[in-house]
Amino acid sequence: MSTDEFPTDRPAVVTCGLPYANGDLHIGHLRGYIGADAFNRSLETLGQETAYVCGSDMHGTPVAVNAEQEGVDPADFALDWHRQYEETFPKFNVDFDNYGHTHDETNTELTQEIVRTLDEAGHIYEKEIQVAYDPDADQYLPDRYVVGTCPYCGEKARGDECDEGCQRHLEPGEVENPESTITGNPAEYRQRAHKFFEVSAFTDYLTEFLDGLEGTSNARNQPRQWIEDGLQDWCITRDMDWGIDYPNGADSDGDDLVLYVWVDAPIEYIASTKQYSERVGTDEYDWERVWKDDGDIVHVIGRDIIQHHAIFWPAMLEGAGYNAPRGIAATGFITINGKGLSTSRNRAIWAKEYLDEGFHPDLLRYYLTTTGGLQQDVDFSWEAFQEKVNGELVGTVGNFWYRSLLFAYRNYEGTPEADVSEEVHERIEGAIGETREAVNDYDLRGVGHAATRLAQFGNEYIQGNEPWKLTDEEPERAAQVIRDCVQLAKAVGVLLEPITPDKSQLLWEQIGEDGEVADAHLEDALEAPPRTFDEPGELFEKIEDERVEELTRKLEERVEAAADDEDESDEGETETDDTDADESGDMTDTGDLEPLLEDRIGFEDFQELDIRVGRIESAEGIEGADDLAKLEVDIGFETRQVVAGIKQLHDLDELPGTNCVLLANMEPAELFGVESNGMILAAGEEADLLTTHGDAEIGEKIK
RNA sequence: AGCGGGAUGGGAUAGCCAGGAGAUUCCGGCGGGCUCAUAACCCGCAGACCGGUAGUUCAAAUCUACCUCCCGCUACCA
Repeated sequence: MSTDEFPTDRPAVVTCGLPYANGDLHIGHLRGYIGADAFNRSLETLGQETAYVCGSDMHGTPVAVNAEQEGVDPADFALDWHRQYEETFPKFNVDFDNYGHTHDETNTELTQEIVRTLDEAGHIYEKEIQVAYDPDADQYLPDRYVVGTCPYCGEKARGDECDEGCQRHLEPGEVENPESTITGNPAEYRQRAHKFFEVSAFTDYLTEFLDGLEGTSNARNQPRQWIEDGLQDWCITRDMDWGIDYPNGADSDGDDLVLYVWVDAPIEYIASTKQYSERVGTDEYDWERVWKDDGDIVHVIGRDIIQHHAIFWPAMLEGAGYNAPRGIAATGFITINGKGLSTSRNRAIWAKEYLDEGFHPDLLRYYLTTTGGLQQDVDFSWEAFQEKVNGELVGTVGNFWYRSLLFAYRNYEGTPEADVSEEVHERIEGAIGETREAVNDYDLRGVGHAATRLAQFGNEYIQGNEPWKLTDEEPERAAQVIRDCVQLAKAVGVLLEPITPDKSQLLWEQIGEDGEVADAHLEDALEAPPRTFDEPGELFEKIEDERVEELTRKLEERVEAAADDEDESDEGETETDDTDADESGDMTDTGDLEPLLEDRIGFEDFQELDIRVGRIESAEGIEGADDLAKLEVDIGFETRQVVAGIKQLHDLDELPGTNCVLLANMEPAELFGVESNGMILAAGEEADLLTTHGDAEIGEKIK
């Protein structure tokens, strides 16, 4: 890793996060792939030797589970998606030098080799852990093969994360009351030896690594917290068939342990590079130099997988003797009309949908790369899309291209014979400099802006010089001005190519250039265009208002339809989740109330709640906690210590002596290191404390 | 609560990392020009005490400290 500026004299590789092979691509995915593609093209334009590689992520339990539900082989299931992705990317001008998948031979071999190396270097050890096991199906239950209760919040949780409750990541063996998703039977926990990668041993290395890391600041800063909290070693094996086998050798107890999906997934970056290298020859591009020696490695990822790329991955690379990434650009998320993108609610713009609407890919590329920086969350709405396209691409860039070339064609049948003026030459050089700087700052928006502003200058220039008035009186002067404009048009084309490759190519052809604008370098923006060219056409088309209204309406209807399908979606937030509950209610009062639960329970269920009258004996705040208070509550038989979230809402000094209502047979829990043995009942956000108003005795049961 | 990311003219955004004449670009508003061009393009005007407070400095949107509010992740919503 080195930090001299792009272009360097070393080969580079750009990657983007692997698409997971179990669903349709949407605009959120595209942002990453287009961003990485535009960055890679930018590097090429700078003259950097580089490759852009990626592949489909095929393994893991979600694929296995979904495949099983459909009754197909996981490999076939994943391959279907893989092929679909492979077909989709070119349609957005996302031009991978190689696109593989994690289940192919290259990745399998390389993954096993790397794991073996880590093992031999002593970075992997074996540890016995509790793993859920289904006795009927006679198999272990990794990750999403098991559901149960979250040990932290008590909500229903999946084996690998508490998806409905506290969102916590769960390590194997943590879920309580495990149930098998295969048979629905209760699962049992069994002791089981698994492999662990000692991430913790790389703490110092990673700290230093992050200091030198380029890219977006979130990729550099967020991991520091995890390091400070202390890195946990990482369980890298799973009990299942679908995946890459743990390489035998070190220890073979004949088990079918498979590597955790997050081990082989990033290795696909290397494997895919290797495939590219093997295809074009190592003279052309040497993957080993890139990955093992001194190449410049840049990862473009979503900000949700920073941990894997800034902690686990560099630790693996270092441990296995590979080169460290130079930069990690972690992109923000996409929101739709200001709200979070949600595939289940169908609030998304799908890749296929965008294309079916007949929009040119370059428009979306331009929107996604120049609206906000790489790191920022970007909102998408059809209105904003229209504004950007009509204002910048049609009005500024397209119009300048067309008016310049058309004028040149009509009066000179091409580029007039004159030299480019000093002023224009310098202006183009300035834009080239801005572009180079933007690329080195991982600033795609800056790349786009340098080009757009040059087109803007072009419009000012042609307007200010009014060549249409000069053709008769001062023909030489007119030729001079148009010569400048054609040069500017060409320069804008070259500079904008990373973002609008197809449109730039068309421009390139319109001015009579041969070959590919993609092969042009920044300096070519100053090279004279061919003497003659044909009549130009308009390269960007306006999006009409009616079109936008229609698209917006379609989107809204879709979201509503999805909301109706899902009988109930839990979190309401500020949304108008108007299913049926609030039809009657006016916004004044019922608006904020939680909806009534539909499910009724029997008297027996109620009787299981042992609710008692208690009297608060003492109350004190818990150190470091904002809301929690430690209470001693007398419930007749005994005095209970209870933790309650009421510290800020009550004057603690006044609580002692107050009667309260306590759920006595609540499971004990530890909160903030303090044991809580019961639950005080209170209403709402304000924690309005429930109490008695008659002469109920302490300890009396409430029924 | 911790950690990240934000708070800049009506809306959306840049600048801050490498502090220096009261600040970018786009949309919108108002007025004008032009007609080569996709009713496009060009020019001008109105409009911001750069979230708050206190510091550092000759000088701060830009650095420091504290605070408020928003977003995300993580969490103590027992």
